[in-house]
Amino acid sequence: MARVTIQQVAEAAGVSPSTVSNVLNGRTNRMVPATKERIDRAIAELGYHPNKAARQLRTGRTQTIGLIVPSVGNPFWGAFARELELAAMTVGHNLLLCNSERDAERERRYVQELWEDGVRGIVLCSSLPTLDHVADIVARGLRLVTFDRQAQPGDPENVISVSINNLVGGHLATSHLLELGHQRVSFVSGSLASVNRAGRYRGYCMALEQAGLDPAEMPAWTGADAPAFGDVEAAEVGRRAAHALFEDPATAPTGVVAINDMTALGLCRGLRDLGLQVGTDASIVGFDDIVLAELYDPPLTTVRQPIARMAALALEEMLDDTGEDPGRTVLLRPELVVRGSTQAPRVGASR
Amino acid sequence: MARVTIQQVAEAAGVSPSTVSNVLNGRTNRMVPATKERIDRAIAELGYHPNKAARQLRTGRTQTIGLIVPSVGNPFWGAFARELELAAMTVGHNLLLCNSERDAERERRYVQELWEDGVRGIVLCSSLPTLDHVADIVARGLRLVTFDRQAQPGDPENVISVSINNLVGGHLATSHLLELGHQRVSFVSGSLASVNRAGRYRGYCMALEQAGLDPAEMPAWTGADAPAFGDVEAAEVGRRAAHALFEDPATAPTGVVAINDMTALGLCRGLRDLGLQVGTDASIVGFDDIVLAELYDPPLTTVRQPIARMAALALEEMLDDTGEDPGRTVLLRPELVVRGSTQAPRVGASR
DNA sequence: GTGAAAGCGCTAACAT
DNA sequence: ATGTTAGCGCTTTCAC
Repeated sequence: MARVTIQQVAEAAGVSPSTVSNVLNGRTNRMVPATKERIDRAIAELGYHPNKAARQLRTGRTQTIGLIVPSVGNPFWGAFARELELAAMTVGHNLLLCNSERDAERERRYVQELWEDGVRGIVLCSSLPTLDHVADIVARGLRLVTFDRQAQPGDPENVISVSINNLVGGHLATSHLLELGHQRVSFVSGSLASVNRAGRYRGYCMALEQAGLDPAEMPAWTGADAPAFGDVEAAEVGRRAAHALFEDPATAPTGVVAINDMTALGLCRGLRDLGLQVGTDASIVGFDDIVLAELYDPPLTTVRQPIARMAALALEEMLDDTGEDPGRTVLLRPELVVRGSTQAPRVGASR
Repeated sequence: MARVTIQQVAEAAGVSPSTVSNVLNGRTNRMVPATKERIDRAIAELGYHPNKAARQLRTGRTQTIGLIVPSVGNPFWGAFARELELAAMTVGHNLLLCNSERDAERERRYVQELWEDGVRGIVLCSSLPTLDHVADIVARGLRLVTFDRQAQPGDPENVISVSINNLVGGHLATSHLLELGHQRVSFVSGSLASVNRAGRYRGYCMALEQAGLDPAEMPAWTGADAPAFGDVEAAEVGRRAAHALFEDPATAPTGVVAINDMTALGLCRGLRDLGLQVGTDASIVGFDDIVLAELYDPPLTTVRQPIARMAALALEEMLDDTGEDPGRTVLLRPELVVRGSTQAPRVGASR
């Protein structure tokens, strides 16, 4: 129980604490090898481990980074959290996990608290359209990387963003359906009031326009009337959308672009409730490529986010101390993964 | 950027740091109200927040707890992490997240590191049969709660366990199949070398025996020859099992108990690869009741773990300072959720 | 009812 | 090449 201190190590090795400290911090260049060896031995024998609180108090630095996600219960965020923690571990950093539950006030409180804890930086997976709620903390020096939220006008200047190119992603998903021959499509999302969602939707509209179709005639289903859904409940959004859109065969689309895989899976489930077959009766495209997309029956066509790469990148950008390109945004290119949930529409199904 | 200290607050309020500290720590009983008010105002005006590192160095206490899961990428662990973080937040605690990837050495390193960081305690979701690798740290005073791992002979005395009753769960799943009329069943898992898995398997065997069946004739499929799978890849275990078990219709079971939902979903996928229909051609029972179980097609019959309750309990037990019942185990009762993936076997399908 | 003083364990000038 | 020293910001006896 009694923790061994640097002082005890110093005594055991017959040196001063500062020399031990030098060893601990790699300042070992002009040190007599025998001394270093004695110290190393003492450290090992006593089972000494530096006290991080003391170190942090003294240096003002930590090896801890904060991660704020909407909800780790969502497989996409779970996978991201895992990759980020893995990457952080390899460079000796810890991860403090926070679930914002898509609540601005919680998000703000977490950012504040992590900042007070002295974290090295924060990876914020925010769904919010502005960063006003954390701007003052960023101004005070917080190192912030936003994930899946391209930098916006009005954002603090030195916030780094790592994201997929949602515009391209939305376009990819939509033109895939159009190329299969779908003429009546829809875009299903919860609220569109988040940067990434808006981006995907713009990609959808752009693809329609390029095909000579009018987005106004195939608007997004945002479940505006529905209560606000949590993240894990994204699937419920999809299920409701399925009922709303497909109840009337006369107006039902033949293909749907879903805002993410959970929603897509909910859509599939809703279609099944209605006795419709995914793939043959209606095509569904997801977004993210979570593990379950491939497992589903039928396997889900989706826009893949290279999650491991993005996590590594987010960390790298956060830890980058060159001071170059403050406020930069890195957008990765998404990739369409075609599986069984999308097929050509039935003959006669499109008008 | 320049942090405001207790000293500055004291000066602003015209008192000494110790008095401010007293206010901070609620020792305000015999204090003149006017003083407290002046201090409160100073704190608010300066935007003061205590430095946690300094506080921790002084007191030796933290508000941080460690969580070690096999992988938050797995929806079950993601959901658990979320619930634990939510519960922790409500009592003012933070969560440090670690992924062991089911690796004993990593697990040990994490426990060690969290201990050195001075965490309040650790919730360990370990798959390992013994706790030998962390016993010395527990002996030095670490407050450890193991989750989903009932206390075992040889465990350190003061380790608290919170878990589902896996024996009952495995029995529940199996007798459900038997009651439907299945006579040829199987148990699909990765390695059984973990406490929870062994428990579920014993429940399976017990149910068989009670039905007059011989477990030796319907052994577990553990994919012993397969490479070790990570947690997210649990589905792959299921898929392989499907191919191995169902390739030959003459020996194929009519019902399968899967070690968890991810594996069950993989099984479903594998059956589909073989052109078999889940539910009608073969019944599958999962374990956990992750969100996707209900979304799947067909929806998965499964043994539900009351995750939110268990997370709250794990935290409560960890924070409990009455010193009563050291080394206690709390086992919650699982609940069978019957859905479409289990049906009576086809007539003639069972022999 | 409030303040003075000591020190938690560590690091980094600076001195030798 | 190593040691001395002075805190980092906070809490907590112990005086007054």
